[in-house]
Amino acid sequence: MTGTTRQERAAATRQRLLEVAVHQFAGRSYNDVSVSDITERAGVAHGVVFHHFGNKRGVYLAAVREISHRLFDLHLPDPFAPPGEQVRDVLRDHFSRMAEHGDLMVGYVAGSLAMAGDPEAWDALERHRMGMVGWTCTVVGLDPGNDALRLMLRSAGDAMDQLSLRWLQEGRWFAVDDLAEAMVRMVIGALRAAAALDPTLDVDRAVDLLS
Amino acid sequence: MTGTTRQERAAATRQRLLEVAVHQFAGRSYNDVSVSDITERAGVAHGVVFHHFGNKRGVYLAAVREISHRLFDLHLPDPFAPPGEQVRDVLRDHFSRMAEHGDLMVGYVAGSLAMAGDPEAWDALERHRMGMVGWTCTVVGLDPGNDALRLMLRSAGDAMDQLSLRWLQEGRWFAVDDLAEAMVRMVIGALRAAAALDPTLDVDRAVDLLS
Amino acid sequence: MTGTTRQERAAATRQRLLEVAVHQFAGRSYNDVSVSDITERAGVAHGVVFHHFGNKRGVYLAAVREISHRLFDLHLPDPFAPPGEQVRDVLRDHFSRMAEHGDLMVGYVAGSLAMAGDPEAWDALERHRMGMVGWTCTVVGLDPGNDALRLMLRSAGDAMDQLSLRWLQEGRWFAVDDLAEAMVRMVIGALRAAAALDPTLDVDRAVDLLS
Amino acid sequence: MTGTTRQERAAATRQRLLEVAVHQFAGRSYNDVSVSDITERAGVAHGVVFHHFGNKRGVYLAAVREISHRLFDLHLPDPFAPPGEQVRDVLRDHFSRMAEHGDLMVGYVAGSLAMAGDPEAWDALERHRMGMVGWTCTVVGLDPGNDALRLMLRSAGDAMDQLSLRWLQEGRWFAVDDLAEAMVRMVIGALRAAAALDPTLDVDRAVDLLS
DNA sequence: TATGAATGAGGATTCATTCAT
DNA sequence: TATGAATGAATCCTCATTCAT
Repeated sequence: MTGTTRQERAAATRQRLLEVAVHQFAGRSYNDVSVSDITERAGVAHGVVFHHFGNKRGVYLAAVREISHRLFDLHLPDPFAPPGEQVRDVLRDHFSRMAEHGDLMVGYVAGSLAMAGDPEAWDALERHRMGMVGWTCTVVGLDPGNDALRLMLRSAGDAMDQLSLRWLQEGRWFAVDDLAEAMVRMVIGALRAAAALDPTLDVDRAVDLLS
Repeated sequence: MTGTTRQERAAATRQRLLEVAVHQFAGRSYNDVSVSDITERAGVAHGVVFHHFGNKRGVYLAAVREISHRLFDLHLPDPFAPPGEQVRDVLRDHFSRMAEHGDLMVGYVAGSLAMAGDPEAWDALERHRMGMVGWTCTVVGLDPGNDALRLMLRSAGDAMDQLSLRWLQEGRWFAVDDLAEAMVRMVIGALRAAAALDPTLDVDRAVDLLS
Repeated sequence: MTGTTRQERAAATRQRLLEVAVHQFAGRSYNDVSVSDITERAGVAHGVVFHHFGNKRGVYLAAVREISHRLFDLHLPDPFAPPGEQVRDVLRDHFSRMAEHGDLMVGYVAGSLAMAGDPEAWDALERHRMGMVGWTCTVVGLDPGNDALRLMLRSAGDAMDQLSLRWLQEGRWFAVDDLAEAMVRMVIGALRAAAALDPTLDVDRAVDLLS
Repeated sequence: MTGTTRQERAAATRQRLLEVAVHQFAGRSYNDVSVSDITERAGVAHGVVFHHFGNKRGVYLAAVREISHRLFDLHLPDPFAPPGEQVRDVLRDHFSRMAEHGDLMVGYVAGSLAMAGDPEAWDALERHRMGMVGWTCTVVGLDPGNDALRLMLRSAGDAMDQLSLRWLQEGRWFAVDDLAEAMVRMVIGALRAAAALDPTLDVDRAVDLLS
């Protein structure tokens, strides 16, 4: 009983620390967040971070993974819907999630989340984004291994992230559906761009599916 | 003569510091670069930075302005050329400059250049990017004051920046001309996206000018 | 028990720092005492000061308050004794305390204790002195709100402080009782002086009480 | 001609520095005044101080001597006037001078002028004050070598200095003549106090001369 | 598990002083 | 004489990390 209780309490402490860390690291860069910032806000002793996460980098990585999870975990749409609808569904989900977790987006777009020069942090973030690129290729019937395609779609992803942030910061003037539709146009632009880079690439059918 | 020599040497020292600072701040964020990093690499005493720039923020701002200058000073193309050609000219110039100053791009894209929470630093960088947005609108005959248009073109600019960085990091597989052509497609995508956001916006003629 | 021990040791460390700080700041001005001066003499790490007092000003204020406490906490004499005896009692107590804590007097008289331009430090010191002025007025039946009276008695207090210091520095040639008696004469001089400044003031009865 | 001109210009520079130094050191302690504070206000190059005064301590000492001179140079009254009148004359002169050079008094009373731990600075100030003590003894027919007398009169001098400062800071409510008269009462108190310390001392005649 | 006292390296900044011109 | 660039020691402060309790 008491053993279970102790474990539960420990887990709760860890969770509380993680929650605070997520919001701290989302707003400021690695060096600008101190261990004390986290422990004080979590209402625990300074040393607890080192118990649960080993060192500062430990909380940081856990926080980045959590942020990545909350922001970018791929929403899988109905696989039997038409491709254009699936893409729109994913994009709508993205902007909806931004509206919910906008504060977490700041650090990601500002680049400060991967600022510790930390490959693991970068991985945690980038993996999700490249996953979306690959999924998009697949759903519109293009080769996810094509370099030009990946390059341009990834850049379109960056554009979407920055767009999300500006949208949030400037008062969400536009509706989520309209933003998703706008992003479809950007994706089409990216496909055409990829075709400009790689003459062997035929994107006409994919564009048709999205239009 | 002698007086000139002294001033010249002082200016040279300042320039050496600035050059080091430019490369330091381009690669790591404000807090990750120490004053000693700069002075040691420049081979001068610790205090010189404060003599020439007042404080760390001083060198930082000078470095950011210099980086902004080298990366983004708007290349003004032949105003009598057709709009599509002018845009392509500007884009080619951009990628050429990236090839030359790619190392400086890292910090900008990573967001670390404006990471001091410094409005002045942000201004130095953002002013140039928004300038390019406005110029693009004008050259294709659209209203630079339209919100949807500015939002999407600015996002396309972000896409280009990230694209530039990935292009450099992954070995410059593509030719500058092709990248410029690809970006034209992205810009077209951005125009169509803006039209999706704002139904009052007619971008058909602008798209024709770019195609 | 164990918890108590830890707290006790921490308190002991803090006390050791404070004790060193008291003697450092009593002898030299704020800027002339470095944090290292204190920590080295206390045999602790540099950071401990900041742990216990926040910053240098923190130790400084704590030290000034402690000095003020040791030097000037008003000794309250028997309120049923005759006024002249009460005053003499307080004065004797003052000189006795000087004999005990003379080293702390140096900084106070030299003015260096309130030299940080710190209103709080000044308050900690001045409050006690003005308290003694008010008490004196009351005990001899004069209005503690009279400006001329306060001005001259406060000046007499300054004279006493400087007198204390010179007495200590020149070898304590005189007995505490005699010094107290001498100061009574100075106080009488101050009362007469106040009457010279303010013709509405009648100090004859007060002088009688002190003679 | 040019030689003379150069010397004159040098002297003028030195004088300008001294003037600035006087006001800087009068208001803040040694360590709080930087060489740059002085040179910038004087509108000369940083190095000039070291030309004219050798080092910072040099300007400081020159400034203290100048301040001492302006504040305390003994005003010699009519030696044939009655003693009481001579003393009043000197006291009036003191308060008049305070009204004129009050800003210089701040540092002296605060003790910051002698704060460099500098015996020479202390001497420059103390010599004048003790001179006044000796003169007072002489003019009222007492032995300037008597320890108790010197001690108490010197303390009365301190009282006067603090009184001067408070008078200036609180708006000069009282007339110079009244202050002088008040100080005469304090001096009488000091004489009586000295007699309390030293039973061999007879101050009755001196008190009569002052009353 | 949790606490928080203690450590000490590292960083920005100030400033007296030197010296070549 | 005068300049001001350059030096580097000294200072305050922050903070990740350790560890005894």
